[in-house]
Amino acid sequence: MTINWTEIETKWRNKWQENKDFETNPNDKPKKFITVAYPYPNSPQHIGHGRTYTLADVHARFYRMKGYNVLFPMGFHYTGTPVLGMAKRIKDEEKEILEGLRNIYHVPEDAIKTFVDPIKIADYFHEEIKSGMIEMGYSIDWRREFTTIVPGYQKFIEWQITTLREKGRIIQGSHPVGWCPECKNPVSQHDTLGDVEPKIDDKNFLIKFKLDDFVFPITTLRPETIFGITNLWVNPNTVYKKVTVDDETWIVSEECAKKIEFFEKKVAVIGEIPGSDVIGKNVKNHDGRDIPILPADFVEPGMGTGLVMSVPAHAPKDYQALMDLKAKNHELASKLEPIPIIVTEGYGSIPAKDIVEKMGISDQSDTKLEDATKELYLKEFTDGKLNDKCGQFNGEKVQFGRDKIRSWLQDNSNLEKFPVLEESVRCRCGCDCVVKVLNNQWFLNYGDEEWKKLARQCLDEMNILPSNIKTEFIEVIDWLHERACARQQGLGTKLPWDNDWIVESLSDSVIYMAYYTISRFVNDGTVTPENLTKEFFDYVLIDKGDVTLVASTSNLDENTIDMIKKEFSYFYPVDSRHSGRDLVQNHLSFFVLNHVAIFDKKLWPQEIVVNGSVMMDGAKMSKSMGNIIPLRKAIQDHGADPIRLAIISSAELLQDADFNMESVSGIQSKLESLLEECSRLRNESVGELEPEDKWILSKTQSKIAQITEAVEKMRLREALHDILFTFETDLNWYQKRTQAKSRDDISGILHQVNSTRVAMLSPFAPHIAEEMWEKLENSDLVSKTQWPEYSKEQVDATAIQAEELLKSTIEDIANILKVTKISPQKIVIYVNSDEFKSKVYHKILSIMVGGQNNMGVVMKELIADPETTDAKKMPDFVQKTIKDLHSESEEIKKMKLESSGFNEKEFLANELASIGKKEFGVDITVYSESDSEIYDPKGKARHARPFKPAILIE
RNA sequence: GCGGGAGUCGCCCAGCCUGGUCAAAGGCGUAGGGCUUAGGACCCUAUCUCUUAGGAGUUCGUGGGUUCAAAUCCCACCUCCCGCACCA
Repeated sequence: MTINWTEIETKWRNKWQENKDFETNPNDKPKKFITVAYPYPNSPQHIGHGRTYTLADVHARFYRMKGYNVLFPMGFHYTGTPVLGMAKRIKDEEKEILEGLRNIYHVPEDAIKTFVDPIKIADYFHEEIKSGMIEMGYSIDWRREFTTIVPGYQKFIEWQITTLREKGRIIQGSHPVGWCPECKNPVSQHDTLGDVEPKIDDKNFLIKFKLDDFVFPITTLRPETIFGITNLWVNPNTVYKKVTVDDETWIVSEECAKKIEFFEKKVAVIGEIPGSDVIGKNVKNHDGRDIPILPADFVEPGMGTGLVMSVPAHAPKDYQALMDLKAKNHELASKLEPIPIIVTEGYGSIPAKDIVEKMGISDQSDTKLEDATKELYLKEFTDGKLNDKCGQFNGEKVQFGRDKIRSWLQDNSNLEKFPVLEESVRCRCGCDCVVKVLNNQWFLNYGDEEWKKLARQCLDEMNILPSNIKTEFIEVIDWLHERACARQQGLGTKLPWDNDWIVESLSDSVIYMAYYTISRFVNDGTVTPENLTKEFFDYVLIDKGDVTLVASTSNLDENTIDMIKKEFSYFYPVDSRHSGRDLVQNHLSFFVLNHVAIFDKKLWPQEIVVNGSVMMDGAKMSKSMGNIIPLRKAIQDHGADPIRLAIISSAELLQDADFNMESVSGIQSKLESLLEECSRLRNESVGELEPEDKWILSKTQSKIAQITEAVEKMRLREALHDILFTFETDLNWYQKRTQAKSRDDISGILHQVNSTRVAMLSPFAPHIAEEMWEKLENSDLVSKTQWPEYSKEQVDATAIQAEELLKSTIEDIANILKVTKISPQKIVIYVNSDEFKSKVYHKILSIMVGGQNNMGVVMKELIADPETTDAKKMPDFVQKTIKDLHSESEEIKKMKLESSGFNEKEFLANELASIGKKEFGVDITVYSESDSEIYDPKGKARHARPFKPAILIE
């Protein structure tokens, strides 16, 4: 049967929509509030995006069937900068992006024309993504939809950020960013030529030396070397600038003067001074020592401040420059000697000298100096120790002492940050980027210990799936520090108290789930954005103030306000938050932090579910690889349900899923044959149950238990696998058994089993499950039936172990045939009938179910019991029995223990003949070991053990 | 550097949390058979080594340890992947 997926899926989607099945209002039932990170609409969604939503939808559908009132809403995150960049590039008619839109995303030309407006881009992909979600059958309550730039949402964000500020969670400070001096804007990866990320080295510092009223600042990565400084180097051929910086006057190169303009300082160039003019003068060190200024050609004005400090004992370049001057009998230089401050194994007292001599360097123009510098720096960093010249830092390892010296200098205001770009970056406009220090930046103070403590407490009490990612969350919380929560461009909400700033896009998406309980009323006109005052949110969300006051400030009547408050209280807290693994470090952690900052403990989130990403045929999906499959295209080609199942079955939760089309077609044919089977089965009445009937019904029960547990823990791959395939294994055996007995009365049983199966399939493949349900002639919709409930009463322990005995006996026969390669004429089975053996067997069983497996201990316990004390005469039997039982599951062992009255001979005599004839083509005779008319020419019968009959094949 | 994760029988990949059900699921590949005019698709069987009685041996990155028992727990090592922020 070939399925027309589109037809079937449309049919059922329409039905759900007509019934308003997924529109959720508060009622008497227990609720589940399940949310997923809303999408950023700057491209259509592909299969990878589909994963998180699909998993969450299965979760939602499952709980709905379990009897919960499930709220599963969706919004769209317009906030941020990427669409801005896109719009600009489209305006500039950049070929690459236009071709991408046309050829990969198939956006119509009419739409592309409007894309010079960033909001039009978001609107277009918003609709595109939403259509895809509907086509995937996601059970979303669309009445609550919003985008993050609608007035109501902005009111909510204003309240959120104000509340955080009131609670002291927001602080102000400065922060370096990559900056384009031409566009006067921060640059992110999207804004640079070649999409390089502007990386800022924030560990670069500047040390100040003083000469009268002038400051000679010098940048260095090795602040510890100030203890070994002998002189400064200045390029005699460079003209330096005199620059006022706040209340100091600095001498720096012209290039440096330009850089510091972008720092958070008042900067003005007030004059210049040739390098040659300062040579020979002395500057003051941090400890007041005189440091002479000497000339050096290697000093590059573009590097740092254009001034260099000289540490000849540890810097090969400095050493060589000093030697060169000494060779020319430079007067000042001749008085200077290197000051060693670091002791490193393998080097003498002046390491720079050693390495210069070792490498055969002759003067400062030698290119080998670069290598010498690198080698020595690394060696001293990893192995070096500071010596007694370093005062209080004597004996410290360089790698630890450096940070201490840095903060010591900073405390004494001899040190300032001098952030630089790690690699030079160019803006899309072609201009070279610089580092700009943004002053008065607003930060969320995630570094605060008190706050972290609350977050840890929340994590601790939360259910995190899969549980092993919890450690990662804890690490992230430990590591987080202040994070900028505002930026100067992009779509979003303005900071209420500082309109120059827009709330940054990760910070306006942390507690918005609360807004889903309000957006419904905004969307249907019950309230307007103007009604959403601070007092309103205070009262509804954090139970602050009273309704009369709120009514007066918000212009709403008290009933409406309390209705909304009730709705919020009913649905909050969030019961499950689904998201991709890439959001653990930011969104999900912020989600936790912001909730604990704003809400009472009883409203803290209950669960986080994290899933891995999706690979395409083993490779990462990317536009440049051209292996992106838009979700809607995939639905068109293969049907939504097969895509859903392929996504789920390709990997367990946290693993990266490898998606491929073969698995989709495999699933398609599986579903096709299941549908076909469902069309055939009739709900006929079931007569007297045969052993195999009891068995398959019992097995169905244990499947229910297994699958339910797996879904609850979001091990959906496992659950789906059980529903689709493991069930099949059991059904195959059942089929074999009933065929061997030529039965034609099994349709009712199969109908029962497959109805259970289809019900459990329904959250995974909702459309086709409805179709199957209909074909099975069951009433109502499968999505509205109860999830199958495990019932212990319906498990027949005897039936299960009987069937296991049958299987293992057949397996044994097959095994013997395989090894001996004989073609059987006659098969004889001898069943144990020795009561003492049975007694010992059960005793051993009970000992082993108690957890004991040791032969010695088992034997001791047997002997201790007067009933079984003779077991010591047959250690061989005991040992073999233990071994038999070892290879049985705990479940089976328990069942065997429960049903001790099972008659092996009777069962095998009745059941083995038919299936045995079918399998081996010969008649099988069953004897009891003690039968008087036994046929036992080879004396096999005495080898029979309980559940392990002896076998004779001729 | 800091942090997270992975290494399984030709390949992909499950099992590890909760030790015994593990020579280890499933898929691919390979071999044989069925079906077919043939091929494809599909179905069945086999697929670590040895074995003419249901058995034995050696395997889960490497080396140790704990235990009656280790793919699974602990320690060390080797190799590989990923994230490190103002960006959604």
